[in-house]
Amino acid sequence: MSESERKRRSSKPRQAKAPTIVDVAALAGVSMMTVSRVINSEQKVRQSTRDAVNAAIAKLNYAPNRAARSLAGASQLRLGLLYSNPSEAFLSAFVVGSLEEAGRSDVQIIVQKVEDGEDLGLAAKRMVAGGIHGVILPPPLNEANEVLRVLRQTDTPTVAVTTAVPHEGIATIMIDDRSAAREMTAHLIELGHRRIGFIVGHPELSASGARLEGYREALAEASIPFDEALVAQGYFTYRSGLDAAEELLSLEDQPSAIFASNDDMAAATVAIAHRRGLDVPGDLTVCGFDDVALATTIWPELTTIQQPIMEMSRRAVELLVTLLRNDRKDQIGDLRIEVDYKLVRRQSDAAPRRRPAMRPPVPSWG
Amino acid sequence: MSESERKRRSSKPRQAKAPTIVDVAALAGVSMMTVSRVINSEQKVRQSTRDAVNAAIAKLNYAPNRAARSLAGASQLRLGLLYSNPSEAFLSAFVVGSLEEAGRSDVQIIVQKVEDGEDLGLAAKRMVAGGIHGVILPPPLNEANEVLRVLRQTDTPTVAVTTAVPHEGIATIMIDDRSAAREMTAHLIELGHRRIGFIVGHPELSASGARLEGYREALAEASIPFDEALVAQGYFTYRSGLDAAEELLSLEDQPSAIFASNDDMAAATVAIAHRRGLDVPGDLTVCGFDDVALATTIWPELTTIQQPIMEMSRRAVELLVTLLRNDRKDQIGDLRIEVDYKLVRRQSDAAPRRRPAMRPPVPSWG
DNA sequence: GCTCATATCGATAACGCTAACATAACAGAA
DNA sequence: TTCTGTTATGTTAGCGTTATCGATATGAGC
Repeated sequence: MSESERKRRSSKPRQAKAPTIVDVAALAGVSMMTVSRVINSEQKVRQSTRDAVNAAIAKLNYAPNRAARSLAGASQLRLGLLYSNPSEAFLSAFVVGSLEEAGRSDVQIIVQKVEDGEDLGLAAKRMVAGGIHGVILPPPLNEANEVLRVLRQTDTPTVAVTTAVPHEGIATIMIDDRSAAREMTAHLIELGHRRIGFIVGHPELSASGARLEGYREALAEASIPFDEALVAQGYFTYRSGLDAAEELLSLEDQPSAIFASNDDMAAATVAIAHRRGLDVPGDLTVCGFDDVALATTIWPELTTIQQPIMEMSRRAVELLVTLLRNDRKDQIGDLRIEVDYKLVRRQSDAAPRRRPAMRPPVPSWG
Repeated sequence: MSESERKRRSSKPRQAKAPTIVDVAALAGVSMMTVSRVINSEQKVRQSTRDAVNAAIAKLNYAPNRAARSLAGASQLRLGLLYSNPSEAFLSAFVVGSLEEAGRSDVQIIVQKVEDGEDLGLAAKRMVAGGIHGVILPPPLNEANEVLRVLRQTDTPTVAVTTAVPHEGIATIMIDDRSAAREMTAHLIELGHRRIGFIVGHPELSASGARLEGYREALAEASIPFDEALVAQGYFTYRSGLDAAEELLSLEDQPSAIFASNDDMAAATVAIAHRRGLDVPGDLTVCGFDDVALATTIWPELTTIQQPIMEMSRRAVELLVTLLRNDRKDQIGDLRIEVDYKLVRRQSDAAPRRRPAMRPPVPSWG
């Protein structure tokens, strides 16, 4: 066999060629079909094989070739990500997580915002009409009935992320909010706190209730009576945290610790404490929930419950892809995926200062 | 129930498949290769043949399949996006922008994170080894010498986004930091401020210097003498902003406004102001730079300079694609693209409170 | 007439991937 | 054991286009 001189005039002298599915297969010691299965989240692949393939993918820095894929007939999945105005810190982590997974599985994510005052149902309809195969819902839209109704009616597979109470026909990815809040509260109790303030989250979100429950449970377990006055209503916003903290710190018998239902409100609490000349954590322990970027931006950095938001949105995409590609979208309603949270201690908590026990009320100016 | 008939396996109402080059060839009575030549306006086709093919194309309403084209033709472009740990908010906007453009231009984006403590040069090498045609660099990696060195050595076309001072051989997409800072400072002056504090950013990032320059220019234009004491060093972190703000507010002759080089430090300034019992903006105007999520999370929301991040990363991809597709990658080093910033006014700025010392002479009773 | 160069055009092999079918591997049932 | 049925993996055949090179015409020059 004579081989022809293939020397083409190379304008690109030494450009390594992009790794293909074959390279990955060779490295992993499997056939390319198996690699294809792994990147498409198909089911019938043994875990060990899957791991080997993923390792090879990572090592080679492989990314599937879109053109080839769509040529070969793979339908391009399109997932919608509908959001309104949650904490932006939260949203960013959320979007990054889903985009990351989307790149891997080569699905398209249509990110769409519902403006304030816009009709939610309409927005959902518009999204569905755009030819979407599935929808991912971060809070607070994941508990907005108008949205959920439309998605159910149009039979659109949907994953809600971070709802504490699952809605019918809609998959849920969550942490155990109740037990996380209980753990944090127990931690504060163990530090020696007895008067622990609590700032509740938005009343319409199920996580708020779950976290409050956890707080109460921990108190009960430690036989500390529940004091209604120590609970202030918030709405998950920094602004609402300001008011709630003000309320709690104006109590005659001030709390020595405040546990806010999210980091934004915890940050606000720190701000109020400082404004009142209180040292955190010297005079007041403050902790939050979520562990968004804000928690480590401010000083002192917040002790908080880490909710793996990126991981959760990543899983949401993965879940939808798996179900849609394996034609099992009817099973979606039953799915509840719980991921692990973690209590991360930073600088905002400490044992209470030896309290001037039962000190008489300070003269108030109110 | 006689619906089984209805549900019969769908017969022929097959949706008409798009005509392919073969269909055109058949209709025109030529080979598909000739059709390909006509489509690509190559020269060596007889006019009569060309006409016949064009007629067939028109009759069939044929449009070439993009995926197939890029698969068969020039290898698909792959661009790397290397990031470390910037603000997540920044990153998500950045990623969304580039992915959007990537979809449009039919290129692949390989997103890779450099973990904390990981060797930067190595990470860059790994990326290049993956057969990448170009790299996009968000901050802070776009000024990391280890990364830039590797990219230059391997002759990898690179675009840095948001560097104020271009690095040699590397294209830059930026806003005019200097003029933005000047505009903000001028805005404060116009509000009536005369003593304006400035918190400088990290000394190793070029944007810091540019912003400081802009501040000085605006002062000069308004004939306000530059006072070294009003400039405090920061490092773009909240923590450093705390210290800097403390320094500025401890001056005997306090500033009536503080302009921080980014939003994190501006937020810290607000916190310090509150701690000192100063109302923002009543007693102190504070403004920032960047318009990240934090700017609208805290209260009052920050007046700041908005950088169009999505637009910038979109342009970065567009730029690389254009250069690579047209084989002009040697020109990349000279490119500087400037996009528009915007001063967004929110609630953290106001006219200075009239200070007794500065007031025009008051009628005395002595 | 013949040989060559030149224009045209066509046959075939990639390109990287997945669908569909084929086979191996490993259970459990008979 | 042998059969049967899953489950996990491999093989083959395209998807619609362009590259490459070979195959025809066409025509000039001898």
